[in-house]
Amino acid sequence: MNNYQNKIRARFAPSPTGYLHIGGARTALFNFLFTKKNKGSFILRIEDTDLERSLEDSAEKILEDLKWLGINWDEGPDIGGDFGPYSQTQRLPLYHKYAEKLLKEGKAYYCYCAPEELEEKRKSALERKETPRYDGKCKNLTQSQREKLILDGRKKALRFIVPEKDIIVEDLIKGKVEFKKENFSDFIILKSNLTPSYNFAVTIDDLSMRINYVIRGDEHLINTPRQIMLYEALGEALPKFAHLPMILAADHSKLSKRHGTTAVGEFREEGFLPQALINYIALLGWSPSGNQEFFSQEELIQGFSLERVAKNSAIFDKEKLKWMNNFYIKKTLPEDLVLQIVPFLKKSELLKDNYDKKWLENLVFSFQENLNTLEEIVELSKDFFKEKIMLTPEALSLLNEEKSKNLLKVFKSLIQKEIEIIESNFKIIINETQKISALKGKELYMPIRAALTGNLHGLELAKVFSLLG
RNA sequence: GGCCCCAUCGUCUAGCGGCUUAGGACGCCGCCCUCUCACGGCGGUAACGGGGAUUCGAAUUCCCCUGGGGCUACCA
Repeated sequence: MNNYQNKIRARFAPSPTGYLHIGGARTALFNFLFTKKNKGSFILRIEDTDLERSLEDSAEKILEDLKWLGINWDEGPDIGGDFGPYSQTQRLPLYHKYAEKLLKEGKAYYCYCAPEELEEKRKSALERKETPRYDGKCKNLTQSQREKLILDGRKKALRFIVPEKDIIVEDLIKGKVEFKKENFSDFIILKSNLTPSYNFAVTIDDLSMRINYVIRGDEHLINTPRQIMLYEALGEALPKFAHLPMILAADHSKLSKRHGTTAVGEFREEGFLPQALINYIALLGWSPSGNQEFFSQEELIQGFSLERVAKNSAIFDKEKLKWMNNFYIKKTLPEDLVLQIVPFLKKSELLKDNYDKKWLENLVFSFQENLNTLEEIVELSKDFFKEKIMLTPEALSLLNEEKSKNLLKVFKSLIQKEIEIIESNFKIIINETQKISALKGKELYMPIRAALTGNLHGLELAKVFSLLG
């Protein structure tokens, strides 16, 4: 086995209840960057204990999205590792082993309370404006009481006995966070269906996988004291904790489906490049020491540190993402870009299977700097796929002017002579047209543009010319 | 309700007691380039939530208020 003791080990542990969203991706990224920066191991673990909520192919999709983003792991469910298995449903015996240990040492007890009964108590506590706490009803049951409950058909769950002391979380990002003992009551570690509760499973997994840095979302800070209690009860050393600020929607609420695109897969479908997405989310909560905006993965790894992670939550701004995406699209080699764009054009049914490769390259190249997303090629270029053009009212009125008609006559006669319709020849023709018609600037170009595209706006005319062929 | 976290331009953020007339980026606006739209270049707009305290000096430290967020399960 490796010398894991002195190596940093951090993990990303998504639950397969949906697709990878932007917040999860950022958590994964920071774990990844942190481990790579420190020559440690990045571990991927699937938290699928809640069978009811786990979705069939969700875990696979998450893995796929992470790979697409270029976030690779050293150990995980698909590639294995020294501390497997890497999904919780396969680790059940392990949880039972530790649960038994706690039970034997008198640090846990069976609880026979019915869920409805507990729910009732919680409600009434809330009504009395008190913090709901388990009352310890089953803590000191006698043997005969226990037997009776079992005979009644009551199911049992295992509760952990919370120690009577305050817990201080030393968070690498938030600093010292103190929790008073009054806030805790004996909590379930093994559910009546014999699966572990979240806090228990996480703790057992993290300690058995020798995770020494737990970097996760802010929403877990509140869980941390319970996990610390478990570590201590089991006599295990604590990992370091770092809680990342959350990513919120523009209305300051938790990012969710109703806020539009939030899943990594959706961004991919809209034509965002993984480099852009990575670069953008890296800057959500983390900031470099200088003014640099664009980072390669290697630069992110080199520059990353938890000290430079912000405490406050960030709001997701798609406009800035688009700007960044545009930058990466412009940086992409044209021939590579064509490959990436073909699926978008095919999906929109503009592009048939037997397309002219040269022409398509020309098209993509012409629009490259205009694209914020790959998908935008569809809207921008659709007219070039059509036989007929639609005239906008402005274009129509311009074409009806006497000047325009004369100009176009000249232009038309010239292009009929010209053999090759390529960009460089456009200049020759336009110069010639200019000489004959004695028009220049707007008066020269606009009527031609209107006649060629039916619109007064668009691509550089020389490019339009070559694309129309 | 209780507990916890957070607070600099609309947004992402720099700032870790004097270097700050608060810096950069997106957005927005203007100018230049230009046949138009973009791209690009240049410039502009815009912020330390409020109140105390500490200090010679506070965006930076402390307290209170306010605001936002999270958690409050036999969900993860």
